[in-house]
Amino acid sequence: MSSGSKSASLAGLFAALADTTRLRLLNLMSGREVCVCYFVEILRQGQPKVSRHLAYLRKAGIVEARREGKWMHYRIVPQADEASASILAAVLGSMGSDRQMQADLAKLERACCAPQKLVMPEGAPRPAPVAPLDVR
Amino acid sequence: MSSGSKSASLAGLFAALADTTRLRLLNLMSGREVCVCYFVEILRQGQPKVSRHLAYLRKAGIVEARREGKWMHYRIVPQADEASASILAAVLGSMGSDRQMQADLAKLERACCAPQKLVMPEGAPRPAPVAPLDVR
DNA sequence: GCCTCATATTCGCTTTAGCAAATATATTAA
DNA sequence: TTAATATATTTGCTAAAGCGAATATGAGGC
Repeated sequence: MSSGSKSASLAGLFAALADTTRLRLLNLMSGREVCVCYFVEILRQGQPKVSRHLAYLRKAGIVEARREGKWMHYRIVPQADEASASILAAVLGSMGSDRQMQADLAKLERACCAPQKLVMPEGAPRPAPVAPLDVR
Repeated sequence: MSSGSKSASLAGLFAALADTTRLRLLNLMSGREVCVCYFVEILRQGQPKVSRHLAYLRKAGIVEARREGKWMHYRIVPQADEASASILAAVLGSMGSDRQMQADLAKLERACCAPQKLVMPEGAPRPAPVAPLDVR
């Protein structure tokens, strides 16, 4: 598919991954669907900034969003292209050994299991698991 | 080693990979050491442009150069960091299914085995194999 | 209807990447 | 030393990315 050379789309994928904020967002979405409000709270970055980076990832076809009332949930899109899929899997796997990424995930766990420790809007929807990506 | 968070270095790696010209260069260097003159001839891009992209890859720690007389040979550096290594291996593996990448490699083969088909400076050194990167 | 909350987008700005053209450096040959 | 060749770097430009601040949109509640 896409006769538009594959190398160009690979380069586009890498451009989308070439930002620490976006890598942190993807790490948090690894294996689960997450509400925007958690991103803002965990990354401690301004909401417009988080939203801009999510829009970037969405335009690159790496994540997709689902609205639930006032809340937006983001999740990683299973990649149809085999090259993209294997690279994305390698990235998500590699991030597990990064201290900051681990800390982010720990905060997300705390938000799920003891929400009073993080300042969350009341009634914020909990992150929910989605199908894990293939690791080929 | 670089206490500067690992996620930052991962983002740097992706920035280096986010360009079609650089991906083509890396594809040609996959498993072998290649002289700059081949890059220029095969990519059909200006020499300063090729040189700039090689310098970018070198600064990012992805390739290294070796001088042999007038000629410069570039090769991919085995990555010490496990995350970088697995991602780079995934990238090199994925590129095999791209038509343009295949065509580039075919041109390199021709340059090795029937140099008169490509206009090469006389005496240009042939690409030589280097240890392949781990595919984990 | 209006108000509020969660999220998205726009605006003005600064920084960076990419390009072609020109120029510089390094090595070998003469 | 001078010339020629292979490669690298600088210059001047344009386009794109990133940011904070401000503003807009969309959903629910009153």
